[in-house]
Amino acid sequence: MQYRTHFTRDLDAGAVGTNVTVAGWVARRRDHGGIAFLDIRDGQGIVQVVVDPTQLPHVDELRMEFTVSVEGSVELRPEGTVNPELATGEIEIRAAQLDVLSPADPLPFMLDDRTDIDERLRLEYRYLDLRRPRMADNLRARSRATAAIRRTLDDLGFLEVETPTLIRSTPEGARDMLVPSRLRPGDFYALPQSPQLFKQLLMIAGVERYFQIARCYRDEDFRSDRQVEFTQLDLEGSFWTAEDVQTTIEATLAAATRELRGVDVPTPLPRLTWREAMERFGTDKPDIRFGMEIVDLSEVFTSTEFGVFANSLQSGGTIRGLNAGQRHLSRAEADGLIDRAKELGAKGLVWLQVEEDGALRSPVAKFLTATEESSLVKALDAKSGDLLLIAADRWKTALTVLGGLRNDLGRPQGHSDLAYLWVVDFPLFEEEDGKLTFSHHPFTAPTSIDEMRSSPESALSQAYDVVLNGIELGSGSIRIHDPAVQRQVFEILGIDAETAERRFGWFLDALRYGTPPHGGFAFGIDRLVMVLQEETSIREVMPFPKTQTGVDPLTDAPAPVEESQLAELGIELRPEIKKAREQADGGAGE
RNA sequence: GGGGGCGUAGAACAGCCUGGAGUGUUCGCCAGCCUGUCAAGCUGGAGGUCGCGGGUUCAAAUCCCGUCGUCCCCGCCA
Repeated sequence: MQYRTHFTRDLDAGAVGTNVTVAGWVARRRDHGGIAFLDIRDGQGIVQVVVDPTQLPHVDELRMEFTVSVEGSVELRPEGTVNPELATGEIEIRAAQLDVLSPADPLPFMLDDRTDIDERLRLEYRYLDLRRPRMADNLRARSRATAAIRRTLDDLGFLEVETPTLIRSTPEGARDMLVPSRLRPGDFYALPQSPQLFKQLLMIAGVERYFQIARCYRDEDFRSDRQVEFTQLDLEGSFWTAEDVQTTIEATLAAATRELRGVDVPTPLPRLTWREAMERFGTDKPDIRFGMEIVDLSEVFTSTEFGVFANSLQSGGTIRGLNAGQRHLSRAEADGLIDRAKELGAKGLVWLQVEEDGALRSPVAKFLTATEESSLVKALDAKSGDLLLIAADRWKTALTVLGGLRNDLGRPQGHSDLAYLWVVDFPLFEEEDGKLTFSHHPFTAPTSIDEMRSSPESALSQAYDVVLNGIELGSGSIRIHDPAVQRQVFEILGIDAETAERRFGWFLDALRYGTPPHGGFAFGIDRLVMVLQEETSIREVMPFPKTQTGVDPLTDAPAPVEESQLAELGIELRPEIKKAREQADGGAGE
């Protein structure tokens, strides 16, 4: 016998009169006694099968998600019974033979998209969850997106190269996932946070144009857009300027967008400098689908009597505001906004409601002069019914707080519109507890080496991020190809020569053998597909994601290993861990 | 590490504020009926450790404390 001659999606009016065999799952059974209908779902779609129970009595044994193979003739549906919702809705298969290939237990949850099932349960039965139309569509979309990206890069002459995933740990940046070595007990590999240094080595190796759809690992806490393991499009080119990198990335983003959305992304994408992004949107990953831009109000309040504002200005801070638009704030909502502002790092938040007569209602209204009020209204272009928010603080804090509130209040739901942009001219270093750390990664080239030497705090880097609808897709840069400059960066970062030699000596050596100027980029495939598929979590576009605590409910990983496995690796659990685990086991009462 | 939401039948929920018998809705499951449905329909039925532990009370799904799980956020994520 033959399980299948056709996929369901290939059946239409043109197939009427032919004999076909389809195979798939019973999505629905509608049994009318004298006639029964089956919706048969395969990897591509659904087709209706009509069964005469007098000829095929075992149709009443069928339940949801049985796998079956059905042979029969394709017929046009009788007039008035066409289903326009279904791609194959014009036709149906009149069953001549019906084979049950495999039965199915009653399902833990329904496989339609009509209710939100608890995510833990979905993950425990992910193999069923992935049968749901939306998830199956997400899987296919992801595959099509990566295929489009591969085609684009292949056409541009890129080489797809795999780099190792058991590598040396570099204790910078995110926490490394570690893998103990059996052959050298006490030593550890790390899983890569990105193929960064290997792709730079490939440039030194003369590969010139490299890409990889690379699995990366960062052992930090989970979010709706963050998993410990995730996938990036990673690429690098030699003899490249920033423009070359950006053009290539734009081509891959446009290809994926066209594939999944059927729309052309206008390129080149808009570019904002980091400073402008911060000043106008209060974040380095602005969502420019809406306005509500931040305004500098320092001028308005230069001689204010209001203590909070005056203090902020005196201590070198700033006063920024935004017009949150037509919005009536209840007492509870006002408290909520203030709490949120504090969560974002503010000491407080000033709100003002523009009343119908133009007067300002606010807890601080009594501290403001008429001149200040009118300047404020003018600066924020405030109209009757508008809600105004003001933060007075250090530059970065004030902007970050307003940027966060702007997103909370104005951000469009979903991702029906797409707004890509570049953020460029990032600072090379940022200050943290009075110490300089790299704001990108330590292999990023400064815009000017002289500037880096003379005033590192304000030096710019040749790094750039690409942002989509306020989500950071990824970042790249022109790299340092001069070992002397690379050493100098380490020095500015407070990594002494000896430490740099120990950690990165092998890389500094490599730079000495004719390194081409080079640069590259990496962006998150999961995040891109999430947005293009209008999902709000990357878990929806990952086949087997983990929960927020890093657990896979399907396989119950992570899990303990045998004592003998640990012994082979020269590893012993710390006594307090061992004790806690034994107590937990005892408490389970097994 | 911190803040918040949620946890009630196989699934999704309501009930909790204001304590009084495991009460209810939709889907699924089981049995029967049914010849044009497509979330088929009709009739009947089964199914519950109200996450877990403790406390308050004559009485707890409901109030309090703790704990576990999960989701969202802050920190963290070069």
